Amino acid sequence: MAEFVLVCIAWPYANSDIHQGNVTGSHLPGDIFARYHRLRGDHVLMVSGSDSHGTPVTVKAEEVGQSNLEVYEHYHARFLELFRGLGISYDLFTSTHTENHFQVSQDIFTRLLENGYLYRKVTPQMYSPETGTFLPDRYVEGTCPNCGYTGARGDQCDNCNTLFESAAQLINPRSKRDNTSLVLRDTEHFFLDLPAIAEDSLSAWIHDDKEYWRPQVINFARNFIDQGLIGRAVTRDMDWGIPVPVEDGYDDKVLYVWFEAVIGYLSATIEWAKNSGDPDAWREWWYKPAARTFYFIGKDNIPFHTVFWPAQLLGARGLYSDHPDARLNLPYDVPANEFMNMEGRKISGSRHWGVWMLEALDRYDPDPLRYYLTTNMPETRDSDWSWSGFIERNNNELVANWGNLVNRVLNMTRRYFDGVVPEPGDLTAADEALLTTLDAGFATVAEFYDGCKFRAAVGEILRLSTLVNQYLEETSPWTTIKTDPAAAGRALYVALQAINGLKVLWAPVLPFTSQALHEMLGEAGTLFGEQVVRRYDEATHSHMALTYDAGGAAGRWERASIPAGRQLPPPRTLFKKLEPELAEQELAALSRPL
RNA sequence: GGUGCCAUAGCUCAGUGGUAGAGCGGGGGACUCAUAAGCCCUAGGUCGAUGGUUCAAAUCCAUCUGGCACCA
Repeated sequence: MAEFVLVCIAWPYANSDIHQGNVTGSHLPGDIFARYHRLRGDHVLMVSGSDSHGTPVTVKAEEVGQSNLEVYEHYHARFLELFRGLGISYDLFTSTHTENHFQVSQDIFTRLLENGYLYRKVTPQMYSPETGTFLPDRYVEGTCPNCGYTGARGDQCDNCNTLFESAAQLINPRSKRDNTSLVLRDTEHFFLDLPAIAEDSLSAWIHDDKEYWRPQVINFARNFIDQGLIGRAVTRDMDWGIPVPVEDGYDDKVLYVWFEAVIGYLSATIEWAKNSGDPDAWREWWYKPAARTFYFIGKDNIPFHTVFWPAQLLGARGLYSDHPDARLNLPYDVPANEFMNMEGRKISGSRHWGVWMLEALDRYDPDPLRYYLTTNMPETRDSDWSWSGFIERNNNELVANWGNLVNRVLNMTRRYFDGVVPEPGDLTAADEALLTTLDAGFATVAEFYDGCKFRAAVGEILRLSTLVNQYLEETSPWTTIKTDPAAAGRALYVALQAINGLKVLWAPVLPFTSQALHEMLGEAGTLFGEQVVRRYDEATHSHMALTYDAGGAAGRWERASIPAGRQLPPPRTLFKKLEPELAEQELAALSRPL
């Protein structure tokens, strides 16, 4: 029975390029999960987009002397290019800078207001009399009250590492922009009444059965909520962002980014439905209780996806519905990943310490990158990327075990049988046993994929691949071809069936080479659909988005039979061995100052 | 300061009460279809430290050390 699966992936800030930590943390696990469910025939929707309104975007814009819009469009375009190159198969990768997202965000705001979960409150904020604007804390500089350092930032002193609750704690605060001095001034904002939502529904939900959640995630969320929540501002003084949909006095304010960015999961689904020609289709994922929604994020995002976003969804009950109490689906699971380091050090954009994936695609094929990032995924604890590790795993596992298996089977078929799938005759018990084991592997591997245990899935597939290598040693077609050609043909026939099954098991992790093998085995159609960049024009906005055209997808979560007598096309190798020296070259390039 | 997660073979990790595991790397062997890959055999660990519960602890509890994160 096909189920509805919504794959939500953290929205990257459109202010810098994406590195391997972002990919292994959220985009890649989400993609593997989505591809697996597509092969199962489930109704998968995988969405994300560029977060265009964050302070990081405005900071970057000032840094490079461009408009916020230009910065967002620059990085957004590069995201689309990366995801297509790496095969991150979004049904829709859009942006928060769309009319649709503005509307949905404002509607959620309004619904929360109607349901009584928003209240107004006046608080003092840093204000520049010079420019007549309020400043976010990270634009504030001043003297540290703790150590006297004069260059302390609004959120933290870089000299003594003291963290500030508010930039108001700084002595002689001034603007980082123009160095003018700042004063505190009262400003009114809307606050989300988290204590009320917790009492009404959130608290009960987080204590529901969640034993399948990763322990660090559920423990964190329960602890966070049980500790007692406080109201949180959902608007702020800024001009770059989504207008606040009220009549009075909010012209210079916008919705806070933390509040609107997560709404993207819903708005992107709605946008996808509109684009697909069935504007109500999004309801299948958001209002049918049987639908499951998954959120692939990094651990820094856990509170937003296990506490605040569920609170928004609970608080906005009745949204776009005839029933005022209709409840939007809450996260079924939030399989948050820990962090990936590189060569033992924290990945850092400002220090150029990381692998920028778009550049990496110039030098390496996508599947080996995906393979290493999957086997090293920080599922339970921080993991480490090392260039030597990348090369070793590529050469010793991907090439040696799987790539070589494919190569030797196809090569023998070509050499001994002119590339025609041999007639098997009657299969032996050993033949049947191998294929039975492989078929059973579909259930085992499915359990790992479905449970977001992607490293375990890879381990199991490699083990099955090894079984086929062992089978070849036992049957030794290179020997029997001289003494018992029928036996050699039978062994190759079985091995061909086996790699055709393994191809499907690998496909979520290695979509490009699985597709290549699909073709080398003479199979028709493509395993997956096609990734297409499209332009969407709204009345006041237009944006580029990455989409997924599932039309031609023929992949099935099963081992199809390759018929005897089929002429196979000439084989090619799936993977290249990498020279160990590459690791030193990559490291040298890293340490070179930019 | 508080809370949580983590610490197991050279490396990456699995293992939540019943005789310490896998892959890679290391050593040896037979083979040769294959990207000098694959296959077989093998060495290697007082399971971070200390104490406790138990007939029995990598596993449960306490304390400590180190790493990461969040909160304050």
